[in-house]
Amino acid sequence: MDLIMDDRKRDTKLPAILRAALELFTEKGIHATTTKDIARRAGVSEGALYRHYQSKQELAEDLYITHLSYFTAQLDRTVLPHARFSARLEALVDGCFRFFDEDRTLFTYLILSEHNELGRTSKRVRHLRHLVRDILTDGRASGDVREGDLELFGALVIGAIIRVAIFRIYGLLQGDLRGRSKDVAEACLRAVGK
Amino acid sequence: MDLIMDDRKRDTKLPAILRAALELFTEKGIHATTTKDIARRAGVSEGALYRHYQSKQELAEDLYITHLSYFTAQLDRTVLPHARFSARLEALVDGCFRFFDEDRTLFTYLILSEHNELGRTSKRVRHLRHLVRDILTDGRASGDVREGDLELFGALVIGAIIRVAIFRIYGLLQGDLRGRSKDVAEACLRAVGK
Amino acid sequence: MDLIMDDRKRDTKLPAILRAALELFTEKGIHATTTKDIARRAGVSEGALYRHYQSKQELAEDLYITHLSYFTAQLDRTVLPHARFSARLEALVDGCFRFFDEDRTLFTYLILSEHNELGRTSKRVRHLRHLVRDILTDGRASGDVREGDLELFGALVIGAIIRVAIFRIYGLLQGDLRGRSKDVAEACLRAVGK
Amino acid sequence: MDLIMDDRKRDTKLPAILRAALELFTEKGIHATTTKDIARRAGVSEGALYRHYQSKQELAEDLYITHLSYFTAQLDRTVLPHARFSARLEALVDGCFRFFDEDRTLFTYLILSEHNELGRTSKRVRHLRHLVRDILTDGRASGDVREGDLELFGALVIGAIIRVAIFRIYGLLQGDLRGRSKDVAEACLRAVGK
DNA sequence: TATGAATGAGGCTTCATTCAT
DNA sequence: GATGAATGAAGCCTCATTCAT
Repeated sequence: MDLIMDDRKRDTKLPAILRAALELFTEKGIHATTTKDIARRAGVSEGALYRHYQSKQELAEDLYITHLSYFTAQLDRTVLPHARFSARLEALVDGCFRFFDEDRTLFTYLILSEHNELGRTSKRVRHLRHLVRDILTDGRASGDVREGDLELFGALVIGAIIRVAIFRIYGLLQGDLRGRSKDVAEACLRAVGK
Repeated sequence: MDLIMDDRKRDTKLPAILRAALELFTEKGIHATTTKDIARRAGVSEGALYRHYQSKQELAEDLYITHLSYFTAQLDRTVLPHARFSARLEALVDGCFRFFDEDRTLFTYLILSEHNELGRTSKRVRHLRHLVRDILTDGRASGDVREGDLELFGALVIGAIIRVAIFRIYGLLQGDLRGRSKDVAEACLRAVGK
Repeated sequence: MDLIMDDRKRDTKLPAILRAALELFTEKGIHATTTKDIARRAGVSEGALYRHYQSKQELAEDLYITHLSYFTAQLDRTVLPHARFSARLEALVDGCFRFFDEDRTLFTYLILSEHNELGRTSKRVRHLRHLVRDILTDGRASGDVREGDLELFGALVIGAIIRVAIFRIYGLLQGDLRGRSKDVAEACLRAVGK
Repeated sequence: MDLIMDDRKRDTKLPAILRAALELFTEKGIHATTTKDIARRAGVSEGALYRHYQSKQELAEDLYITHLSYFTAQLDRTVLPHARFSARLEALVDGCFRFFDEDRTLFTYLILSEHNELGRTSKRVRHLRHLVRDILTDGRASGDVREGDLELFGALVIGAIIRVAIFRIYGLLQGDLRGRSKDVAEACLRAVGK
């Protein structure tokens, strides 16, 4: 997947910088990634980073906020049109897994990393978690979700998605994740559905 | 929970160092924690760290390996004596949640942190994941686990445990986790059981 | 003498760093010289050293290898064209003493310091010792060197040159050394010649 | 050769400390040798060093002054009784070389190291150089030394002795040096004698 | 005497950031 | 926009020395 870049993309080395930064932040964490690392991988001078961002931190946060917003918006559009709870659940899992298959690095940065390293700002973006909560709330209203703490159910669903992705990264699972969407969605349905 | 210390603990500032390091590594990550941070919180000089460990990295790895080994051994002893699959599942979840309630920081360091920052060595320790795999394998043999990829089921179970703990840390869930052991274990049973 | 610098010298603080390092290494030894010492004398920040060299050790080795190579090459060109043994001996001594008079610090670093502190690499450079051996071997062939162990004779010749320079540094001898070239060369000739 | 220790030697670990320190100072230089190095090689705790010396520096200086005094006194007693210049020269060279053969490490520490690292105090001890000067002055008086700067001649003689020893250490010469005393003394005689 | 944990200063090196070109 | 040398702060680690035992 191409990283988002509004229109200032032209001529610039920004794309290379963004991709390099994303990869490194994902591989080693933000703190452990140096500006020199980024510059080298992007094939740019160190100074060049500061043409686009005021600091490494800003780069990391912008990368997070911009793409997470984009991803969740897209996921909302994919999932919410479905009427039935089970269909939504499957669309959710499938949306995540397809994204993972397409750009594992970006998915890891946005969803798998816990990001204690990112500032407060980054916590104000709509997250996977919010969509799941919406789905479950609707599901409860429609009688598709069994009795029990909805927040806990949310943890189970998100835990399933995330841990499956992590297992894929560790090589404990193989192949594209999208092939597993149905299985995972079904397991979630068993866990929280009536 | 007291951090483990063989017998060399006497009169030494090692316990203070270990606890300070654990807290900081958990709060900010290994890389973002400075030796000065550790020293200050432990109330010792920076040099004191190096009487006990050769490097910050070694301290982090030793902390991980020693305590994870201890935890998994204890968990094995708690879980495996149970004969039935469902009982094992509940003992597993309960063991994790009790540990979380008792020493959230240590649980976070050992289980919740993904630890890309730890060296290869640290990957050779028996982990939660291995116990879960054993339980599922036995459960399949005894006919208690339904058809489907066992590794995937493992991801679901571990995902549930871990994500519930993370939700607790984020404040999305409240109170002691041990009160939720039954619910979580039941959800897992629904997801993977017959 | 200007320290050698290929062409990257421009606008850089490298020359100042090299001269400061050379002086300090010579005065106090490599180990006893701190990077802060070098930076202060060169009028730069400590970090600046690391733009040009990866470590203090590398700086010391590069300084040694580059300039020793240059000096011995020059000495070869000065000495070897002479046909007669006695003329070569005098050219050798004179070449060394002129170098000493011109840049005592550099001569001291290259020739007088024993440099247990330099790594193996630095031992692979052609040294004064090799030129002396060549001169003596030719002298033996031409019948100008008397019977006796050539290697031992080499030690005598080099010992004379080096110890005279050291006496000059200690103030036991005064004035330019070049005025003593003839006397020293003659003494060497008496010692090893027929 | 046993290191000197007055009478406080008894029971103590001082001998081990002195030998370890001497070896290390000679191998790596005083500055590069750490108190931990010394303690480890001596098989002693670090604190133990301070039972005998107030500082590392004092240990290094004491080692130097005590043994150099002892050595030069002994050399005086060996050399000066000889009446003739040539005999004195040979006794000098032979005394040095025998010492070298017996305890190369100590000889290196006392005579071969330039010791920029030792304080002023250490420069007040009678040194090889002074004995050589005495021999040459007498030789001039007795008409055995030819015309020329006596200090320069001193440099040549000392240069010969020292450089031969250094060549032996570097492996450029082999075997015991005492077998070379006559050759070296003769070369010196040729260089400075009538 | 001896031990070895602890200290405080300082050493080498790295880093995010700036700035002259 | 881009470069890369330079900076100042900080990071990790080592060292000589002290001190309680």
